[in-house]
Amino acid sequence: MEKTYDPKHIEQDLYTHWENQGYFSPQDNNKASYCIMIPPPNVTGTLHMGHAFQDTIMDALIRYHRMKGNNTLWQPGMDHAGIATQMVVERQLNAEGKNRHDLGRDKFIQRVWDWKETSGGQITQQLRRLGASPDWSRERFTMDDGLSESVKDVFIQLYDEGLIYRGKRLVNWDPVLHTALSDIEVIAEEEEGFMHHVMYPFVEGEGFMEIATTRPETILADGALAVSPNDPRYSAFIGKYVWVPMTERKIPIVEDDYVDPEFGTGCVKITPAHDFNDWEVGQRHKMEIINLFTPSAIMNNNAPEAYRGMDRFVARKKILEDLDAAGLLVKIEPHKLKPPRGDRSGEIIEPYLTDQWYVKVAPLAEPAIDAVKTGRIKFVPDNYKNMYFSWMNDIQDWCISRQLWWGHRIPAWYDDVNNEIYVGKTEADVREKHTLGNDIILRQDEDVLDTWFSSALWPFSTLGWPEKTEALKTWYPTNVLVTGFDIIFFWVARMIMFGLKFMDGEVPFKEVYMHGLVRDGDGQKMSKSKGNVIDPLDVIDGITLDDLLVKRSSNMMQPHLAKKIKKATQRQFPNGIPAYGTDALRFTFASQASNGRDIRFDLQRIEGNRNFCNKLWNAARYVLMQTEGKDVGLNKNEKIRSLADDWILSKLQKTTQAVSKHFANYRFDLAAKALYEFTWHEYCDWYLELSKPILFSDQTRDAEKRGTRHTLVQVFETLLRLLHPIMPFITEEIWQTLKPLSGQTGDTIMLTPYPETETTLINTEANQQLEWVKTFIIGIRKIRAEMDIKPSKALPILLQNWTETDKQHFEHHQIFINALAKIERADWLTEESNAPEAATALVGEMKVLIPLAGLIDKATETARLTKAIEKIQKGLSSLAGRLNNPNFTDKAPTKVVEQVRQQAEQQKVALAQLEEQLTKIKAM
RNA sequence: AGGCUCGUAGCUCAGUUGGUUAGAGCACCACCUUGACAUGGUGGGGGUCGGUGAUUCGAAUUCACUCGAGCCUACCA
Repeated sequence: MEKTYDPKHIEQDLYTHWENQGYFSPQDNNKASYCIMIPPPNVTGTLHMGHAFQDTIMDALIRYHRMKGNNTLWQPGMDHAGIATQMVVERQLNAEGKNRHDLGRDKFIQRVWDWKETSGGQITQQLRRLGASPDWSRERFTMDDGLSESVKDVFIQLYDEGLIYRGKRLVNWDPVLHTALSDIEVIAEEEEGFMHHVMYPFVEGEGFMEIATTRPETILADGALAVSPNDPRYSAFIGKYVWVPMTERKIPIVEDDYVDPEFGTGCVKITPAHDFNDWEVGQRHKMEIINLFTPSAIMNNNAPEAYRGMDRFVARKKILEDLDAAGLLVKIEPHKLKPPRGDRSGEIIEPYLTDQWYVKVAPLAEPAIDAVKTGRIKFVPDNYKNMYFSWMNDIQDWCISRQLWWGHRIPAWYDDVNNEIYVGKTEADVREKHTLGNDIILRQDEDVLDTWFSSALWPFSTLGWPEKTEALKTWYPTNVLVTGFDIIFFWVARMIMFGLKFMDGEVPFKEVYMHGLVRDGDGQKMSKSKGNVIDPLDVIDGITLDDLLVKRSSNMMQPHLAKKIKKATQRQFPNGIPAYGTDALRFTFASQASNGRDIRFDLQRIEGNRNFCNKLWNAARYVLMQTEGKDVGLNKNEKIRSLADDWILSKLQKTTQAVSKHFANYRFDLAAKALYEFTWHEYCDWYLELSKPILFSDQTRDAEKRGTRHTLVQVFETLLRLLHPIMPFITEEIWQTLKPLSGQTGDTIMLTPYPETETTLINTEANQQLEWVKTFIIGIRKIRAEMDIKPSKALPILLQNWTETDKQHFEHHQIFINALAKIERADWLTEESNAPEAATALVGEMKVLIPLAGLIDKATETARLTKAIEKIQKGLSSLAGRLNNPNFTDKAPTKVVEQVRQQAEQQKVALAQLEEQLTKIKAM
């Protein structure tokens, strides 16, 4: 093995080997199954920190259960990302001076498929770099044949049951992408804008009604003015008419509860075709509905001639000028508003009147709510269910049609002559089903379905539904969904609804683990436009500052931010990012994954965990050096275990127990912590050091050496298996080297059983004794450090106030103490004998004395003792305070009182010892 | 407006059903190239747990109020 750990040299080859060997496929159909569906990443997507975090968690769970012996499937795949993918290919066409209409639908779709084959799905390659172990042989794509069939089946069934319908109503319309969007694809964030106050003249008599609006251009399509029914200012005007400014139209003044008399002027213009609320009001009052816009949000022929052909924002300017000129513009005030923007295009969305397909969700939502209420689906952390309920209880119908070409085309045909809609798998099916002769011309709906419609089927469509496949039987319902809370409505809720509907009331997953967001070092959300994203591969492979700057400033959506981004990057990564390797990154993610909290990306934490890898690596080197070519006790030769052996075996069991518990609770942070603590502070800091005197000394017997070598290897090999789900590469690499010494015979650590706790090895006695040894050693080390005594200097020690047990412990374990505390010799003082001037350490009630002669400064020891005494006194006074309080002794459980009493006793003795020593030293 | 989360050492975070003197990693200080590891070893300094109040023998932990940060949902004419 190399002297230092270098992830670059090991990771990629191991991964290729694993994949080629088919280790990622389910192993044994007779075992209990375990299944996770990957949230299908977007086919246009590339790996970001959020994926890396999420995939680390899923892979850890998968590897853990695979090693536990479950018949484990991690189902990979991607979704076709309708809008995003179409945009990518359209951009390419634009660059060639063409658009999709030049190609026509079929050729365009072919072009998208070509793009998908050559450039799509980069992310699956990147996933491999993370060590992810899904069954690639089962990879699915939402647009592949099988999944497309499922989509049709679902659509047809829902239509037949009346749960899918076609309707003309307002939708969120993206005037740039020319498609409808569902509510959750629209983002409303606060922006600076204006409130315009406009007067509408009365048709009869003098005077005006004043309204306030943020969208003056829609005045042209007003259907009424509305006031609150109980507003005394306006009650006299209800039923009267006003002129719509800049038009020849008269509209009534109506009363409606929708109006808040406190807001603005208390009088609202109602524009049914261009506002969702106004639409409702319009329906109630049967108003004229005027649509002003073309699909590109350009004024159409319904607008007065002066405005026709103008973009909506140009028209706004123009109408404001005209209103002003007509003396109808009262004032314009700055106003904060939240314009709805499309999450893909970033354009302001228009409420727009079109024909669309909808899913009637209320009937589907009911059982979906119930599944969570009754605990058949559990959210982790639990509180996310509130979010789920609040949305599900007030769910809106889902607009599923999209005016795109890339996607699942809606399986509906129109007979324009008879104005009929037929839904079926193919045109032929439809004709047969409805006995339509060839003389009837059918036209298929031009639109495609929302990508999330197919994603909602993911947990069962990937397993072969609607066929009743073996895979479905084996892995549905899946065990856990690992995802971010941001798609709880987009995806999680819809999978639950469709799963219950189409899988005979069976939930798609039993648990939903919600992880937090990965933020940058300043706690900012990472986003491409902010230029603060980090490519996980750059953390794995490293990147120079210059390259990082180039990467972050190319392809920017807002070039004016370039300077700011450059500065922030230079501040956060003055030296770029060193190559930390996948295992360090994964371990860091795991150690941050607590209770769904957001995590901050912190290079120093990754560095610490890279060092942890190095520690593990070097421990392996030590183990190898001590065992390679030697008798490691795999034969029948006698083995004697030392105290250290018993102790580390016991600690190992505790660690195994803890890790299992934490995996079960999705507390990867605690699992990682337990493993770190054991590896570094128990195995390396103590056990390896304690093994040295046994292995290096000529005083110890072969059987003892053999016992220690055996423990050394066995514990380490077990540790590797414990760590493997989190750090797959380094553990496999070392494991392969260690395999012959450990007696393991498997081909790979990833298919070797996960360690189980062996309760018989939990050894309280050994633990207590080793604690005694540690206290002894630490006591002497402290004196050395504080007295500036070189570690190389062997010390004579004196023992005072000891018990027979102390003496026995010392005699049995002297070999450890000698080696780790470097003792020259030890003298056991009787009660009568006088000790010389010495520095003191306590082991229980026993005093360990190091004579000062020539080594130690009296003043330093005095100060040291004083400090120790003060510390104990402080603790003691708090303990005594409680014991002297009758309320405490009467009311607290006796167990606690007893504990405190004992504690106080011990402290008193220790205090007495130290005080005695202090008096002595002072007197000398 | 309603709901949720968070506020613990300089930084990033743990803290299980309230119970010893509140922990870890990183950073910091001192010493040490000791035969796995300087990506290391040994020892050390550092916080009273956002604030106020309440419950309790006992509160970082429960409750109320409050300040600050963030998120979600709804409304914003």
